[in-house]
Amino acid sequence: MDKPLEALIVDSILDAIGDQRLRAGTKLGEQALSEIFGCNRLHVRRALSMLTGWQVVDHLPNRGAYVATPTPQDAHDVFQARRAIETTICRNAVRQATPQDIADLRAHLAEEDAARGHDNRPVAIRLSRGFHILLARIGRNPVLARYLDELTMRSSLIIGLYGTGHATLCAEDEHARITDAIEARDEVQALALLDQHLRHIEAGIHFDDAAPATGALSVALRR
Amino acid sequence: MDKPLEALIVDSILDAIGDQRLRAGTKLGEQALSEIFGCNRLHVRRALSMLTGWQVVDHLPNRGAYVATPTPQDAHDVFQARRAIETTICRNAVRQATPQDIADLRAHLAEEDAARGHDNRPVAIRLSRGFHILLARIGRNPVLARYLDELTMRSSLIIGLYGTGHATLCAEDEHARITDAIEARDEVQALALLDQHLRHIEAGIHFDDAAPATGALSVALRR
DNA sequence: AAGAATTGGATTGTTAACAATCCGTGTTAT
DNA sequence: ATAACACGGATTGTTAACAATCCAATTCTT
Repeated sequence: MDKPLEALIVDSILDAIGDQRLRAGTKLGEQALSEIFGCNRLHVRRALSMLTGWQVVDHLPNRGAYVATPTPQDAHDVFQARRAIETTICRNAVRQATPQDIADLRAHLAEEDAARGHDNRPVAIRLSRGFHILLARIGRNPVLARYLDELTMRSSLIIGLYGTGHATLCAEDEHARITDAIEARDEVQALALLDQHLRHIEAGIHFDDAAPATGALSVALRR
Repeated sequence: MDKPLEALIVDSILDAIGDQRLRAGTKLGEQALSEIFGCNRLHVRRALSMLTGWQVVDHLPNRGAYVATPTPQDAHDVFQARRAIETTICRNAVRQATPQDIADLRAHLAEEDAARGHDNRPVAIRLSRGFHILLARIGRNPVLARYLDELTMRSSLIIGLYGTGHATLCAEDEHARITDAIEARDEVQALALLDQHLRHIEAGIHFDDAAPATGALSVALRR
């Protein structure tokens, strides 16, 4: 149990980014993190290095690490990459989904529904992203799944920065209709709905108002 | 000029992998590398950490770093990911290629031709990979280009491991025909040729004979 | 002689102290 | 009063020594 120390830091920060608790631009001080996680500063340093590999942390020499601030160009590239990758993932899912996979998707949709019903926005955000991750797992291509992990993280940063109000969540009925198409093995329909869905998300961002970073690190990383 | 120290190590090893000078499974000892690059062991350590982020180095705790050895499953996933990503890259290229871009592609094809003419296999391997990288640059999506960098690296490892004889190089006329289609702005044709091309490469690997790692580290990293 | 334990050397992992850089504050000069 | 400058505290980067682990060769036992 001595290995996953820095992996825990990485996962914790990734979760916080994916859930939009950590916003673009917040400073990730080494000392602060080592106190939060009760560990050596070198472990923090390695974790931050891994996170820069994920493209979600920028490392400015002698000035520290900051949660990455995607540019409008980044946003466009990320969403185009998502369409490219999730299309293939979805095709895999249509062809390979087992009854258990479909059941998992239905259960996930129910959770999403419940979170919305309770107006639980933080959980709704997490589950909204989780649908795409679950789809990737069903697609059974770890390489693509890994890239999608990274791209959804960056999407969270983008939406947190440029997203406007109601557009910060995936429309749930779109998730449901994609699930229907997968269950019906309707590949063309599933791919079309997914592409449409991703374009809807992208349409919900506007580069005029970029909300600045704020908030305390320690509370953003509380679980 | 103090920054790119570990970046130099990373690039040097990546180049060696991309050129198939470094084969899957070779050990990357920290001391050996720090002597080769004349630097601190910690810099080597960080470089190796970045390379594991690229999925081209496996890090076994307390046992050191090794050039990754892709499994047959990895091979399938990597090539499927390449088809997904390069399709979008190629579509971008068809739509956005400038006359200068076309000229660059033609110049590259000429280089490839020359290398084959001189039976210069190492250079031919590098250029063969370079065509795909050049295409990605023309596609003007750095996110996808970054992923393709990684995937072509892993492809080099796969082909070095499982590739059979003549199949270890891209067929050059396929590169030329793809270039023709791009110049003619024939999107359908370009995408079809590229997909075909990638399937040809994948068809050239056979999992029966996996050549083991061998050779001295220092000579593989000579530039 | 074959296999299991052991020891030595080499390699990796960690720690703590030290050096360099940056940022904000306060001072001084124009 | 404003702007340039200088200082002090804080943060990041580096170094070197130390501890832990692993691997291979040797020795010991049956």
